[in-house]
Amino acid sequence: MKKRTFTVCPIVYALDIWGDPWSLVILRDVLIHNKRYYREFLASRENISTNILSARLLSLVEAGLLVKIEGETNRAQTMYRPTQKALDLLPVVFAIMHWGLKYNPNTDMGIPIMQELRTNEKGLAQRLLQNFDDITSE
Amino acid sequence: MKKRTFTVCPIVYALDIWGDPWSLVILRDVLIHNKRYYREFLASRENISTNILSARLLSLVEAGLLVKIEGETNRAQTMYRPTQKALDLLPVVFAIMHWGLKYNPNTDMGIPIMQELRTNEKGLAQRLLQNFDDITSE
DNA sequence: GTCAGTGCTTGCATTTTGCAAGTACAAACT
DNA sequence: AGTTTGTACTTGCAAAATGCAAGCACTGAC
Repeated sequence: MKKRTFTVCPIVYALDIWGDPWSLVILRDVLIHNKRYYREFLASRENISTNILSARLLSLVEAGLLVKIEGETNRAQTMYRPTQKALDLLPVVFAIMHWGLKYNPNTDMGIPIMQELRTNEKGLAQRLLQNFDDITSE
Repeated sequence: MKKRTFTVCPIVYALDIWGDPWSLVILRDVLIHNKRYYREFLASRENISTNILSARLLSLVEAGLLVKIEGETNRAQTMYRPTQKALDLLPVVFAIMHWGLKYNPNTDMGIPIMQELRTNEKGLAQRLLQNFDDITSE
């Protein structure tokens, strides 16, 4: 889909920003697993390749979902952190997880968050958002 | 992303099924706007091209989200209807719409459902699901 | 019998993805 | 001091997906 800067549909707007097959994986890692470094995203089970990772990180920064925080001397300190716009995707991520939990027979219920999503979604959301107190307070 | 038949992550499972830029547009039309005919999907504002539409419809049928109901004599009677698996995506679609509503300044609030999504989401869901009583009752 | 409408398929240029390799730089080791 | 290791990328290229235009087979209407 070629990007439309103007769409009257909220769904198409959303898809234009993170509707490719990789952006949500990165956002999952940021929001749920509190990842922040390039090397951490690379280490995910999904084996994203380096060129796609850097392209997606750039487009998410441009879309205002992530902020790139560069280290003073060392590139290894560069971090990617979510904006409020990304934090507001948490309900979307949760809804998708509920659906996937219902229909994916291979879901690893050993992943920490899975049980809690079902039993205590609100508490889970609160705890995850605490990782970003600096963002939400500003 | 090449399809993984085995993924332990519910989000990746979901993305493998409808994580391309078009499937959710079709599902939006089915679930929200109660569309069912090829010509109706083609008529959407997003101008999906015919080859992509038929490819997506096929993959959604294969994934068990849609059912293709062919007419007896006339192809123009062919319908695509959602399964329960697709109906269960309604919360995902709603969550995405909430997010898009918040951040897309060009959202057309004249689209019937938009107001109601904010003021009476539960009632809206119930009403939309009534379009599929035949599916949910079986 | 022609014609418009419908549900597709086909061809082909353009774009995106996937994989492997390479580069530049900082810190750690020898 | 010099080499190795780790990290954050970029580059090159083949393969796949998308976008657009055209064509095709069939049906019902005029």
